[in-house]
Amino acid sequence: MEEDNNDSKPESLDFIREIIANDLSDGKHDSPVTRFPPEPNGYIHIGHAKSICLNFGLSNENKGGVCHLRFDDTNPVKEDSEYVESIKQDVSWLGFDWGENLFFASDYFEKLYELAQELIKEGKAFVCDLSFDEIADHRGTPKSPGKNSPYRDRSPADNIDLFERMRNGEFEDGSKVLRAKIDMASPNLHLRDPVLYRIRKTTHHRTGDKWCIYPMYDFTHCLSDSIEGVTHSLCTLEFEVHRPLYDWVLANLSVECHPRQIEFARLNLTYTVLSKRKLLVLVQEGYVDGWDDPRMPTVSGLRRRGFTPASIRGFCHAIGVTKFNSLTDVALLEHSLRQDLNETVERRLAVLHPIKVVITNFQEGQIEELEAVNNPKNPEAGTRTMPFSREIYIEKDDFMEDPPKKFFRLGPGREVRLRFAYFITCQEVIKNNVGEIVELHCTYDPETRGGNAPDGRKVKGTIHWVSAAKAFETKVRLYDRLFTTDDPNKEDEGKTFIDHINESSLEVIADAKLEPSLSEANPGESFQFERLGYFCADLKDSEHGKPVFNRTTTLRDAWAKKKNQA
RNA sequence: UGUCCCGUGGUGUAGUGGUAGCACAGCGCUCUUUGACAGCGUUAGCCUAGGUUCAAAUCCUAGCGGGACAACCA
Repeated sequence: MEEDNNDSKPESLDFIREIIANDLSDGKHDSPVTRFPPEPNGYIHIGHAKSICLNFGLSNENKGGVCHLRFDDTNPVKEDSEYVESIKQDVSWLGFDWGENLFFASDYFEKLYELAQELIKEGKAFVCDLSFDEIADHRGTPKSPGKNSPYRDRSPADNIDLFERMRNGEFEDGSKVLRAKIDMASPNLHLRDPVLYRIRKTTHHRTGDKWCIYPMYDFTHCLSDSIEGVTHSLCTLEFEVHRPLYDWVLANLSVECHPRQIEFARLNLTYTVLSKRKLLVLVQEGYVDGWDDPRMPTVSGLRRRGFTPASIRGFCHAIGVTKFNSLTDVALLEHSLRQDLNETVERRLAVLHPIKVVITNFQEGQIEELEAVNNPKNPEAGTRTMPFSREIYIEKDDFMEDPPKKFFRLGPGREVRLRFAYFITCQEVIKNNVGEIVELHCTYDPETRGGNAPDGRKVKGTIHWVSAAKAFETKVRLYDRLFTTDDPNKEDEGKTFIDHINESSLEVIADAKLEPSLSEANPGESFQFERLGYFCADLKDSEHGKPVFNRTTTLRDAWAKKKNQA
């Protein structure tokens, strides 16, 4: 009988962790070496975060494990060091540390060149003069075999010479490539004499003009993994068909380390797109204000929106790792966010859509300081004071002239509690000459200071408020999902993702009324505006003493649901 | 008319021949100085058909469905 019977059962491992655990217990490896291998050609997004959490998570949770950050920078026409900096920032913001293990595939170019020569000498690679179109033509189709290149049988000596002259810049872009000699009849297209090197007379962001030939992904990636001693090379499902080539390259070269490639499903999220191409369209065509627009699923966008690293890590843990295509409900991400913010963030009061309330029996010009709790989840967060005055703002939605029975807020003759303040009763509704409500006249009960009635009477509703005299006015942006459909990638009836863009994904409130302490918020600082949602002082547009707030997400709202049901 | 991968509640997942579990979402209730949080309850699932077995989500076969693959991209 085990004595640990009150232990909760061990958390089950996903299939990748299971493979690694087995490799460790079998003694195949002492500790795992993984890598996150972005191409520096764009900003990383929540889908990359899944991969980052997997790869770095694996190194963190195994003794002696390491995870490399390696840039797959083999295509100079698309890449830029601007992207390497942003990716480094994002990975470390997410909470991961690559230590000394920062690498670039471009650092291996010389070694890769030597290995290519080795392949040529073995008669396993050749220089091909076919044009781009001819190569495509010779490749065949998934259902029919390809044809051999007429240059396939060049001698190793000729190939060595030609390859060197390619390197020396003697040939024009596109005039020659180096190809592996495998099998033009293979059912796997990637094995039909794949291109290994192409000529690109383009300046590389790191190697400058030193090279004019650049290795392809399939040649570079496996060898970079091997050079770095990676044990498990984790990638997304679309690379599954590349695995035979990954293994072929390593098996046909004199390298001692042969990592195991394992594929998992990439993340898909409802109400957004996660392809670099589509994200780029959103940015370039001005649908958003840049890669870090708070509506973007990029790590920089999420950061500006107010997501926390912990919430993203928690989400990545919750979704798991599998091999089947899925579409994860963004509600899961939001849940992870609220869970984190609810525990950690201080509360404040803010009125977004104000209506003025005059407390007729409160002395004119008087300001009273009331104490408010900063975080009911965390007593150590302490309290603050809020100024209370004769004129205050409350939320438009918190008043109804003709309220239904289930409406707990303010209405003519009704009494509610002002959060941390007093009970007030609505005595009079003031309208302008077109019949719009402009002001409410209420009376307060001085006995209820702090929010409790000595006579024990209860009120059903508590609403938030801000002193009109002392309000801090600033810009608040309310963000909503970027697309109106849960799967904007689905191209039904000739529609593209652009046709599903949510026209009202951004509402700007120019002068919201916030409690005064909020004027001191630091950029990046998050708060819960009670009863409204979580808000974050914008990293870019905030000025000292005048932060601009972004709504990160709303609170769950049972009343809104009830209202919609009716 | 190819090859490969994959099918568990609405969604994301667990299960490794022996009671289908968790989370999110939904619904209902309780609590509440946030209609939040929290707590409780509840709806709902093994793609189909055969086979092996005392016993199948799990093993086998076939079908059906989804996905990937024909950049000198990664």
